[in-house]
Amino acid sequence: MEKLKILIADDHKLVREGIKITLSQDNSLFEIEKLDEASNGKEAVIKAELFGYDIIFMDINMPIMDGIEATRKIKSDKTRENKIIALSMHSEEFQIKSMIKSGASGYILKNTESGELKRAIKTILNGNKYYSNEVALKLLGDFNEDNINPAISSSKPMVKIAELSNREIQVLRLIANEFTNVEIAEKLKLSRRTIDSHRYNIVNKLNVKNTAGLIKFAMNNNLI
Amino acid sequence: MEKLKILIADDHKLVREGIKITLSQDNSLFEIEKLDEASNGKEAVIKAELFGYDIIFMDINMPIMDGIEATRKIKSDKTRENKIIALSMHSEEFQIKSMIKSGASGYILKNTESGELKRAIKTILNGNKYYSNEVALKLLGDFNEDNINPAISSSKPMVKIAELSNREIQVLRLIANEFTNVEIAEKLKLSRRTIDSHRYNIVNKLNVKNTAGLIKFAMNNNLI
DNA sequence: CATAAACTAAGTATTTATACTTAAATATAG
DNA sequence: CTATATTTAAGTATAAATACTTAGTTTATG
Repeated sequence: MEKLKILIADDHKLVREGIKITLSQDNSLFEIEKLDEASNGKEAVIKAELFGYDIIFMDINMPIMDGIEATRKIKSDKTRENKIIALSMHSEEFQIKSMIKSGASGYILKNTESGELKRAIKTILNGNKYYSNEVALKLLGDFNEDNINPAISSSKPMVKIAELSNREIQVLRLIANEFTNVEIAEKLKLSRRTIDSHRYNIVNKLNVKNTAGLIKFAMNNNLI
Repeated sequence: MEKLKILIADDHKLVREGIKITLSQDNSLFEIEKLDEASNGKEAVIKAELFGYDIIFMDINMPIMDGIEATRKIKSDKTRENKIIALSMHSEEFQIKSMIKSGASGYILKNTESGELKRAIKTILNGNKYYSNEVALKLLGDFNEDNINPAISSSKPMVKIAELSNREIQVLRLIANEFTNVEIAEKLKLSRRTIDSHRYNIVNKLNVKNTAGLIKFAMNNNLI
């Protein structure tokens, strides 16, 4: 029987408690040697560096340092295993993608069945990836209205995940902070026209109509 | 020793588990006779009608029926006690206000200490209201930069909770749906200038700078 | 039924965003 | 080292939002 060291990183105590009770409910699949907690990304990074874990449950939205950055930091330490399972309330494409890019081995939703947590752990310890059903569906691409014609849609890539460049994300963040293009230009020491262009490109890439759509995307994908 | 019937309404199983374990950890303050769960507002309403509870923990953001509506429905049944404690991730003025208006006896945040859950129950069973610290601060009004001069600020009301009229909320929702003022005017069969006015008033009431701020408010307060 | 609050809408001016193109300078990856 | 993507930025127009005021009309509420 494997003995696991597990870290739960989530800023909500109730969620941590929920995971703890769920994990300890039956120990037929594995035994828990150590069960630590962190209430933000930074704490998780420090504990992972200090102790190392077999599995880290990582919430995405956390204060001080979010789960994406924390995951990147933890995975950059190649001397340790530290398998990371992302935990999220929602199944937003952008977040899923960011977490996987950062090195997460799994992505499960918080409304998961208790059995799923353990199945995820097992799967990942065996070197595989684990995604909640809904998450997997998102990864496989949405079949939306535009994809009715199979002749056309089949030639296009199925995965339609918004790809914003770093600069674009930076600009979007500033837009979400209620700055005008002029103000953003000043902040970044760029021409206002450059910000105009970025903004135009972002609107197109995200396929939204205006600022409202921009902010909704930013919030849904935790850019704010 | 009191024997309590408790209902936990939250769409996230892990949160429900967290509350359950927290409540059952020590039973020096009260005993739990019955502990039910609901995964959305509608389920909570039905169970409350059928069984009646001493305390209902009510999440605000839930599918099918949100916590605000569920609270209103449950409280409209005067034949039962059904004390409701709102549970929320965030301390947004608008949500707090809505829940209190709907009849909630308390409002606690999900990152609460385990002891707080029980203190809240005790306080409420004694006929009082219970608010998490952060929530209470919001209710007392923010002391922001504008309130530095006490001579001026003391003459103003302390409670600065955003008050939007029904029409304003309707317009805000349409703005959040990426409609322009012209389109909103058409939809509501009003003059574009009227929507201009509403929009201007909303921006002022919410004390935001522009559309970005509008959308952030709308999302934070679950208007979308 | 009076009074406040909400809703309506226009005036007037300015700023900001959107629409789309073109294109040069950098940077990145195979 | 070269093809590709990113970043920068301008031209040219138009549409939309913001800033504030004033004011008539409904609608609630005591």
